[in-house]
Amino acid sequence: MSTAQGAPKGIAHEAEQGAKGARARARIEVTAAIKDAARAQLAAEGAAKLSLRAVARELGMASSALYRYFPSRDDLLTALIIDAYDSLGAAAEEACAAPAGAGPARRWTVVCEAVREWALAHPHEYALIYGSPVPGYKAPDDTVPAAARVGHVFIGIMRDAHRGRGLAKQALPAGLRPEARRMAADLAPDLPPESVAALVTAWAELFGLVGFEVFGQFHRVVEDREAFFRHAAERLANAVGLVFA
Amino acid sequence: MSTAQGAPKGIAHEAEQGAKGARARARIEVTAAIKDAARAQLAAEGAAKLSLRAVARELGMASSALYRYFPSRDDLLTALIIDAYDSLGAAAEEACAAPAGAGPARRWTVVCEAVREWALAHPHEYALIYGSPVPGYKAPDDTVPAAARVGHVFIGIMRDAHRGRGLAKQALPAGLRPEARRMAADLAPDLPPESVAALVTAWAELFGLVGFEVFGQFHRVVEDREAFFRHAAERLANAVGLVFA
DNA sequence: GTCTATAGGCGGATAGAC
DNA sequence: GTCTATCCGCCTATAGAC
Repeated sequence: MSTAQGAPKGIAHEAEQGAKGARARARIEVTAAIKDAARAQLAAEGAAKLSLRAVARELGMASSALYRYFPSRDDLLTALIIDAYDSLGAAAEEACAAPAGAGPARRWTVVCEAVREWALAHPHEYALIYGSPVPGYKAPDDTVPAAARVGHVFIGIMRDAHRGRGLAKQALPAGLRPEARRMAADLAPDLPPESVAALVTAWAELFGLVGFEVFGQFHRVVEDREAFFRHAAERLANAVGLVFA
Repeated sequence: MSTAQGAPKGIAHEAEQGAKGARARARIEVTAAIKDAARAQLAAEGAAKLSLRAVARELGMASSALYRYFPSRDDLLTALIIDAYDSLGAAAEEACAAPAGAGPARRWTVVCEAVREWALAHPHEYALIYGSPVPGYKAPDDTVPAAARVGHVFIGIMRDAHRGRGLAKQALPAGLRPEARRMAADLAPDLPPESVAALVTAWAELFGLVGFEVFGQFHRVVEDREAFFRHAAERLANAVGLVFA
């Protein structure tokens, strides 16, 4: 970069472009290192105590240097949240695509198991996105698309089943019909409202099962957790109207 | 108290008893005030940042004085956790006893709704007991009996239904049968293992529904949350084999 | 972009006076 | 039981040199 400084404008420009590219690469690498260290801190201290200073310490940097990458603690937190949602979303999408010839019911349980496995492998990131809200932190709208990815996978499965006439009809009390219609209009206009209501219910229930396991509520209650979860996931598939071949 | 010090043994004993009584009362009151202030702090800052100093500040006491009531920050946290479990447990027990002539299925939904209402009324205490674990905090065994109260209410409902022959039989894959037998032996030896397995599943799912609502995951997804939850609770009742009259 | 230095806070826990 | 004083640590964020 010192070579570019004294050079004539045209050459300086080209050199700057090159330098910018290198700088951009370095920036991406440092940003990744910061996030990695932050994730380690997340595991050790929790999101509420995530501190730029501790991250800087671990990286051997001055704490003030981090402010060039993340303007505030909350921005770092937001980046971690988006990464976590994306990581889980990608895991779900991969699991959904994996069983090539499988029908919707089978795909459903495979995705459920992928969600569980991701959560068990990344408990602190799971806590970050599905655990208690971080006090004083308000998630910006940037997180919404990443957060929606898992849900879209399940909607896609339901859609496949519906198109293949493999989606059982659901009963719905009259009082819930307006709400179900509203949800369907927002989430999946091509699906029957009763199925969308059942899907949203199962979605929350799935994360109840996963959360209880990850957060330790099954301690001394459920031992063979894998078998237990598999059965629960199958029951959820039935609950949303998916039928096993 | 100084009067008791110089007095002969018999009288001293009586005076001490009286003084002890007054002191004990004062101690209970101060302890309650500390816990109240701590709960307020829980709401403002979260469990991870619960600090004896801040509590002392709010109470106008020296921070060191609190150590006479709670030997450490974690002991205060434990007291709050036990109180929260007890509060929820009591709410569930009351709800279960309330509908005098009602059958098990109706009781089930009433208790589910009581759990939801308690959680919505005490979101930070809910987060304390069913949210992300507090990093670095290990709950002592003292919390176990309080934590079990809600579950016992549901077990009681299932037992009533079973005795009244109002509990539908459950299917269970062979792979889960040993685990179901183990759970039944631990939790409710008088119930069919398949029903116990279904109950544990529904228990986790119930808290998934409640947690999603309390923690804001239903934001812009579910609007009429009361109707939505009521229907979900009824489906859970059916899922554990309870049938509406 | 990174550093040092700084401002202006916060925390848990203990010692020793009263 | 409550206080003051203290030890030693932590934090966010900014200013200004290089």
